[in-house]
Amino acid sequence: MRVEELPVDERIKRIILERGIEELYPPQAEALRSGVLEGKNLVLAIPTASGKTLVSEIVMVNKLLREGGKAVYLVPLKALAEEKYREFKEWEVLGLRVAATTGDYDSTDEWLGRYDIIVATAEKFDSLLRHGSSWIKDVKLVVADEVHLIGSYDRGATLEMILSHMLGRAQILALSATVGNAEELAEWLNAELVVSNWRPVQLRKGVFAQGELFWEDGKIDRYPANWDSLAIDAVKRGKQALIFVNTRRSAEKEAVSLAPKIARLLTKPEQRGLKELADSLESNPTNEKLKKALRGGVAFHHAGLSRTERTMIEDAFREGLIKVITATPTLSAGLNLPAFRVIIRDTKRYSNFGWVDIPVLEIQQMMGRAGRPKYDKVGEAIIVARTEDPKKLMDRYVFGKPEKLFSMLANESAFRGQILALITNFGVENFRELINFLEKTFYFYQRSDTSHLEWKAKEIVYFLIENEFIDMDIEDRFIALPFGRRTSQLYIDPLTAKKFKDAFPKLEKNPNPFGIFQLIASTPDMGTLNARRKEMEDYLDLAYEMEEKLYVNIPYWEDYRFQSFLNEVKTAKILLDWINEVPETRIYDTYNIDPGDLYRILELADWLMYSLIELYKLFEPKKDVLDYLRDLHLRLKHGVREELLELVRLPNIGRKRARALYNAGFRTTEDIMRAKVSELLAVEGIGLKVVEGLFMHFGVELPKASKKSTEENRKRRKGTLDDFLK
DNA sequence: CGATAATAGCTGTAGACAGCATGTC
DNA sequence: CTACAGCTATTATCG
Repeated sequence: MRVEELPVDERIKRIILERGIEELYPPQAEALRSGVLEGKNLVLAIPTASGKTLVSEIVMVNKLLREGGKAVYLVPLKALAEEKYREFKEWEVLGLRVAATTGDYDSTDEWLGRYDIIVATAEKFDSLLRHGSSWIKDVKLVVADEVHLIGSYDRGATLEMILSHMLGRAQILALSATVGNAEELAEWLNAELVVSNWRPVQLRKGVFAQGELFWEDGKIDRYPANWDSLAIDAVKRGKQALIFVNTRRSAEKEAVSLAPKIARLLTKPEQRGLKELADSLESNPTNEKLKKALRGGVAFHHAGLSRTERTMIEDAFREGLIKVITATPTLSAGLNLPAFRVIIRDTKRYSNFGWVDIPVLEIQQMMGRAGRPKYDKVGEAIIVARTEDPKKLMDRYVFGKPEKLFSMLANESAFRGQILALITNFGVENFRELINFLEKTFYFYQRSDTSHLEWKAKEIVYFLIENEFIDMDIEDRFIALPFGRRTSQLYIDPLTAKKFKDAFPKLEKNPNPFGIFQLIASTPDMGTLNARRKEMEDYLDLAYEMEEKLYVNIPYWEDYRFQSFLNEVKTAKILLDWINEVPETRIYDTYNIDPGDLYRILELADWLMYSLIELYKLFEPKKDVLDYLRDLHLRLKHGVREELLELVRLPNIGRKRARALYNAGFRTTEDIMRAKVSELLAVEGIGLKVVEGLFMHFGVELPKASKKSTEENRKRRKGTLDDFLK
């Protein structure tokens, strides 16, 4: 189908033509002919990079231009929200306004009412629904990206509930990877179904075993026995490779060992560029390995890296500077980062049940990464058989069908929060109504026997009543209690809220960081770290040493909670180090964690600390305890000792600057107000901009001369992400 | 007997969403 | 529960 022929607003066609697109891909055309443009629901199950985004853009913009209202675009990752936001921003020339919202920024819900296209993570949208923002009724279309995540154990229930809420209230466009039961999904959503395997870049799949590369069409290529020759070969041909492995350690090892072999193939300018990249990295144990790999044009990519490093690697790979990335599943879903050749080294993964085969769905998503639309005619995806039988791998992953999607609504921890929200935020008045709502879900659609779910729902309702989240009157009507309502809005697991509530009496008597951090670490919302065998004794000693600071009893070693208790102690100790200003590099060394891990637990602890304070406010809080908790929260946020609390409250003053000011003799707000500009500028990390901010904060004008140079400073720095991060 | 090499045994394992109110180095 | 890399403790080997 030609773009000209599209039955949509002329302005849309013009913009698409300006992008240089004149002809739609076959699945795109099929999708747009299915009735979505007339308002029908649609499930679109096609491979990544075959143009799902363009379809959703056309549907969204066309609908908004014709009918007004709002479109919500749901994504599974915060990074993806950013990416989509940037893509959709282009449509603002038509007068539409685009916003992105995740837990990271801009949560003031009413503010979102001014926008037409809203990109959000599923959880964020769920939270917005719970807050009952007035603009929700204007949502005319929901696009759910990567809707197969409905089958994910820990996050599937949320997505399923959102769709159940919106079903019938808004048009639904569900974008999915190829799954075993797309028909079922479409039937549930009362939607048309378009399934296709068409790709803009042809995909060639194969299995590699001991030097022989068996292609799906029966052809065989010969290589050196070691599988890494596949990556080297790709680079020799001027292409890039993406290697998937199943542990962080493997990712790092393979990157470092490939680096010298790839280095020989680099041009001089490339070597210079890579060296520059490596030199720009901050120094820490993980980055040292990364630098080594980078100098050979290779990088590893996993969740232990901090945001900065990850984006740097992604960008440099897209530019072609980095030739090979070795990655854990961080890269398998989500960001669009294709490569000519995808090599899958591992098809097994460690889980709670030991070693399990990675689902076909996931392997096929990894394979789908092969082939760069602008550069390659064909992409190659190769699975490495190291110990496994190559024929088995071929049957399972190359010719096999992906798994069916199963509802994960019955997963207890997710279900608990969802039921609470139905009662406290969505006006469900009694058990009958609760079941009525659940009948709209995929779970009910999929299973003939729903007695298990009903029984589970009943159990959860009892739990909620018993712990005073909700109550029930004599006519068996639910009553939402403030504790329940707040828990639901804070978006924490009711079990977390219960743990907090139970601890308040002890906490009030003996507020202290260690006890509070252990409490936070013990909640199901806090992903803890693992205490290693060798460390166990140390943490147990620490726990006994600090016994009177804890709000729980130390379990005996036979207790099933023993290991998790030590994990909590380890997490608490790290948080304690953080607020005592232990340098980050020492934290990485001491606890054997990566920068990304530290960032993650700090982020979680910050959120839970806030929630703890909010809940405490509901139970006749003591003023001094509340103040104590707020100070501790601030210390956690900034990673500072008590003595820096005052400074850290000032604008643009964080951990490092506060410490520098304090050590330079500026210990209070008053010290700074009295200081001369030049004295402040002499402090490390304090520039004109910061000083200006401080003076503005105090309501004092900066002398003219310095103001001018501040203006110049600003000019030099403009052209960043601008209003997006405002 | 002591130093060094080979081997048996043990350990640990991916990822990432949510609140709120504004400004990290 | 079907793995496997990297490390440590233990045993074998050699002079």
